[in-house]
Amino acid sequence: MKISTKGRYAVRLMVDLAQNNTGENISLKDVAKRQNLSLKYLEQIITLLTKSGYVISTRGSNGGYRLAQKPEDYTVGMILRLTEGSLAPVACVEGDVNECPRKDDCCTIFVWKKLYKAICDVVDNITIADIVNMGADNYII
Amino acid sequence: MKISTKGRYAVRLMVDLAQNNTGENISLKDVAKRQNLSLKYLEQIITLLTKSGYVISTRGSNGGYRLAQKPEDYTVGMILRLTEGSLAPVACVEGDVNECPRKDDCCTIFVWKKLYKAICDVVDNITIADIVNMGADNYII
DNA sequence: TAAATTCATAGTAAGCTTATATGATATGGG
DNA sequence: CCCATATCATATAAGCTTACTATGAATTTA
Repeated sequence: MKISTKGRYAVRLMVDLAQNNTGENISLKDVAKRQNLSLKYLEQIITLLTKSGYVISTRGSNGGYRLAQKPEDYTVGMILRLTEGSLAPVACVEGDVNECPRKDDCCTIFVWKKLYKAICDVVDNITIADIVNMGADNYII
Repeated sequence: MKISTKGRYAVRLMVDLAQNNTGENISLKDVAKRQNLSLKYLEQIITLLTKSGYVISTRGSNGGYRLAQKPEDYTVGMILRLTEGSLAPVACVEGDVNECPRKDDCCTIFVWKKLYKAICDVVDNITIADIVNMGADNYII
């Protein structure tokens, strides 16, 4: 039940792009420096974000990345699903794709469905803008 | 963000012991047959449950297992924590053990804390008794 | 003593995680 | 045209986790 570094770094990456947006391209090198993360690893992660259109890339000198839309248009859930895959805690509750043959007499499936819903309720209701606007010290859980 | 088979099987195991309780020992062989799971794998899993006192074991012929307490005394959370380890989605939110040096200027930590709380709210409020009482077909999410 | 059971430990194939390494490709500025 | 600076594309790899299987010892009842 862990979120991998890939998913966490992807969120930090998006937040960094939002925080440092000046309208110009932001180089991944700068992001890596600010976030203290491996550039090469971030390159792999941002590939996912660009290919799905969340981030716009510009090659060459003075190239870099920018968010395609506003920070409030991206939820944490969108980013995690892209990098982590499905957020379903067990395969048998993610739609009809991985239906379990025991589904009809499985009495535990409702537990996993409830858990899945709780997870989605959190990650689908926090946006990158929410994270940016959240001061470092003044949040209350 | 997946719950492993170990955790899921442990829950099914506990539910099976609750459902088939007659006051006598229940052999793991029977559980494995009913649940269609590997006996040897279940042996490893139930070791965790016996060592922490959730299940009482009796060796020898006519030996087997019984729940130490009533089904309503065991939450899904208790069982999952035992088998899966911490349910924290990231290490830095599980108490003070794995504190992150970036903690004070990390703006994403509140996301993981909120997620952690949502997960706990679900698993700590469903007991084995709830699962047993939940008919196979008549639950509503 | 034999059968049935739990208990203990070791092994293992496959896949995932978390990167690092190498180099190709594209762009702007001098 | 050349060079520095970027992104883009693959390959590699150590270490860990998952999901078991295997072997056999210890215990208890009939």
